[in-house]
Amino acid sequence: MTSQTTTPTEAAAPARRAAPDDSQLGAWRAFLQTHARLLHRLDEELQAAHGLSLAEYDALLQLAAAPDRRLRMSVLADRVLLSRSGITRLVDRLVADGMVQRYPCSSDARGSMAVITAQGVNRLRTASRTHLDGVRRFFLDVVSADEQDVIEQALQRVSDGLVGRLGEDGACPSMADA
Amino acid sequence: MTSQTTTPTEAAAPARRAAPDDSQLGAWRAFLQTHARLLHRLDEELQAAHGLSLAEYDALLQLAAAPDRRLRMSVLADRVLLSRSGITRLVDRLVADGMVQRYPCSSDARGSMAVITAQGVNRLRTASRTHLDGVRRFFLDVVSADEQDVIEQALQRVSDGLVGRLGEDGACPSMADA
DNA sequence: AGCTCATGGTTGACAATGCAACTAGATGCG
DNA sequence: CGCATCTAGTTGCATTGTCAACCATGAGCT
Repeated sequence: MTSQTTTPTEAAAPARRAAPDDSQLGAWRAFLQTHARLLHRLDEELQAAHGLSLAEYDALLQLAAAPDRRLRMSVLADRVLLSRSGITRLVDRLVADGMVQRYPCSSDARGSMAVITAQGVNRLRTASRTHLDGVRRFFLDVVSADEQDVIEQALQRVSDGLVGRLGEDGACPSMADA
Repeated sequence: MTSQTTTPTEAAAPARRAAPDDSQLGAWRAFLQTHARLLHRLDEELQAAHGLSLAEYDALLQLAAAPDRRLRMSVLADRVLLSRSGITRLVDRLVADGMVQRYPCSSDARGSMAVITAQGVNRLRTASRTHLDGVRRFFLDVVSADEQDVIEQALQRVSDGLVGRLGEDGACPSMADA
């Protein structure tokens, strides 16, 4: 198990070291499986209780947390990890449900701002009880504070490593934020 | 470490304790974000290099690992965390690509067995180099062995907690495995 | 100004997936 | 045996998301 801290020899060359052994994939498997199951469950609960998908919830959350309760479409897309077209459609749905309004952007006539409505805020608040309760029950209550620290650190490192290496894809423009 | 195996007080009543504070969600956020980014990346690489989605890869893997290199559709669905219709379609694609064959099940005329072909095994083997390499580079190399241990334990506990509580949903039948 | 090119957002075509309805075979009961 | 019911798998339809093509607008250059 603890053996590969070595990481020797090949820095740049993708000269494959031995493929990870089955026994080394425990954490990886747990990661995948847990995510799938947990997200499925949370989505289900949220959907059942409030007719909101996790993506929609997340979008509302981002908007509510943003200064002025509004965000540029592209920034929102960025935050909820959705493509531009994806966010267009998601916002379409939210608008149709009266939870968001779309404004032309004053400073850049190409852009749109998505603004969460009062109704959207309410809906979000109610939904958040369900959602956060789920997160607590299934995740926070089950993972000790120490474990959470480790998880946060380690996974954050993984995540950072990914955005750093934006090279061959360009799919995740992390550009402007304000 | 695990202080809260208790799960006390509210058996039925969702008597919410305080909603998790923003600062308590660090690990949770990292978990979500990292999963999204990493899976996106791995899928992308696998797709680019071998024209396989992660779901397809996973299915091939499950089949290859199964006794006789074959599985009942429903069992396969279970393992790759897909619905029955989802697995039907995924197998359809694999069959169309010659990586899997479908047989009627001898013991139960209703059933089908999905069997991975030699070609499928080859494809899987090649793809696995790319995939495992990605897992190694982005995850295993970045997360220390100790961290991996913690992650595996903690997340596995979360996952177990979920399947245990199959109550109100029934969406994740964890039934037969062998 | 006028051109060219990059950028923000939307739209069309399409892929993947789930749910519900359906079909065919199993299972249990009278 | 014959019927009711359950189960395995597939199919129709709706949903959600992507990519690529497409405006419209901003930005830089001449």
